[in-house]
Amino acid sequence: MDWSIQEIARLAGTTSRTLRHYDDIGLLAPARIGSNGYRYYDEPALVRLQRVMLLRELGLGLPAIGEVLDREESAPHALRSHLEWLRQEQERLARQIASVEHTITALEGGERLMAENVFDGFDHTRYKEEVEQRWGKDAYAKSDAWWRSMSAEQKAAWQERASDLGRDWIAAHDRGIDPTGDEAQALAQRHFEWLRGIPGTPGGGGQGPTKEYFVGLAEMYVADERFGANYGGRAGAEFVRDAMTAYADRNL
Amino acid sequence: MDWSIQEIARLAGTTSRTLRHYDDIGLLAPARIGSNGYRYYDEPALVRLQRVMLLRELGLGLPAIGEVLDREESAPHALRSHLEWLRQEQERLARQIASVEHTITALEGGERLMAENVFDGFDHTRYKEEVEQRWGKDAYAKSDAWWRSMSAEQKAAWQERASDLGRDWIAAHDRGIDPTGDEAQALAQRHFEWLRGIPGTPGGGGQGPTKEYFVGLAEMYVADERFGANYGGRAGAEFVRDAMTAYADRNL
DNA sequence: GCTTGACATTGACGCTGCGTCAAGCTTTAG
DNA sequence: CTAAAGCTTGACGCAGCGTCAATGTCAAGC
Repeated sequence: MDWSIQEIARLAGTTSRTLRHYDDIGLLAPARIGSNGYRYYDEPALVRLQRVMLLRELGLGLPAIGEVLDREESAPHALRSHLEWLRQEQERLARQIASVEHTITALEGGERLMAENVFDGFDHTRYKEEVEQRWGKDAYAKSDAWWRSMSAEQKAAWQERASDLGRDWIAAHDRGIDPTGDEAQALAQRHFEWLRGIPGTPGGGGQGPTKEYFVGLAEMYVADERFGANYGGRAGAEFVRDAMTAYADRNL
Repeated sequence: MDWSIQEIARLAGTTSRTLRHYDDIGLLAPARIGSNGYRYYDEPALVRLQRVMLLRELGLGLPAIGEVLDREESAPHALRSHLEWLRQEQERLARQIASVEHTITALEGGERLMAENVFDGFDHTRYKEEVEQRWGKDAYAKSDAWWRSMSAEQKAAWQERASDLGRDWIAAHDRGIDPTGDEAQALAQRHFEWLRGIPGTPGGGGQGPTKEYFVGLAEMYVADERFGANYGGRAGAEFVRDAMTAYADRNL
């Protein structure tokens, strides 16, 4: 009235390796074990195995299956939270699919896989639309022309200044100083000077960016993680924003 | 002009552990290694890292990313096949979600997680609808009543006959014999006799099932994997079907 | 009684992409 | 000079088995 491991595996549509695994982790023990060490399964074991297989097809993990089978009343609850997880996975996949499609069309349109210069002051490729929308086409065009006019060495020097600034912001944040204190305000001052070097920024080139632009940029560092990444992520960006906003209030 | 491992990790929004991993697998080597063993990265490395991160967000595997970056023209192709895989995953998830929802409502309707008796001749719970649709409500009701009228021992005996038959079919198929040959035909005969014992089958009870029913059942073994599982999966079910069909042609 | 072949056993590694200690050397800031 | 960071190379862990490897058992035929 009982079956060998191969037989029950075939009956349930699985493999003997899987059954040994289930035995190892305590999910499904054989009905008895012969003196030779062989595993033998009876019908209750088969029923349990069928249930395991069913729940596996639904995507449940083995520990979750074990709990469900040992206290059957928990099944709806377990399935519901599993359902939640499945839905989130599906959303994630949907977003990935959209991104991949977008990337493919971009590549076929002749674009590169990513901007060459990671430290573009404004990354003229990636942020083109945002810049145009917020500050006008003219501002973008000026800034772009200015950037293109530089030699590679000049660009490298500029980028180094940008990355130095980023590093110092991160370091300041890590030390836990007050964003409205002297040190942070000195950094905000450097940031202001740095921006002054960019034509096309509202107020740029001459006396430096306007207050509105300066504060708007600070907010963008927080709102857009692509910017924020240069300052150590969200918390770092918030620190930078606070310091810049305080600076603008006092000096612009 | 280059960064330590921590710095570049922060710039790219990842961790130093990940960078060491990428170095280990040859996906992204540091620009140079100091005499102290430290890894230092330069800007080309950063660009490559940014691209890696981008492709990772799209869900590509690391080996695929390596190929894409080393021969950039292959990017659209790689992305397209990746897209295909993403879509399949989404479909799979959709099916799982539907199944989980179905299972939850069934459980809340008071049903058990699965039929107790795995070897029900027709599994009166799982196949109710199919049986009613193909052979009429009357047939199902008769068969069901017959089954319920049996004692547990009688049921067990019946189930054993069913499982014996299944095992013999599987063994015959494994031996690779001809489904139209004598041995397989003898099995088909046994199968016929076995069905004769079930009231409610068209022609059942008396002289045995009709040809139409017998052949239809054989096809169902192939079409429905829940049946086919009793005969060793798809290939086994096809073998059974071939034997049963030949038997029906000759004898019914 | 022996051989053969099918089936059983217990390890143990492999796969994916890192997270997470651990032990020990280096650099940096005070 | 010392303490705090930061770096290095291992190595285990995770999820769920697939896949050898080395070896013991069982049923069947000669």
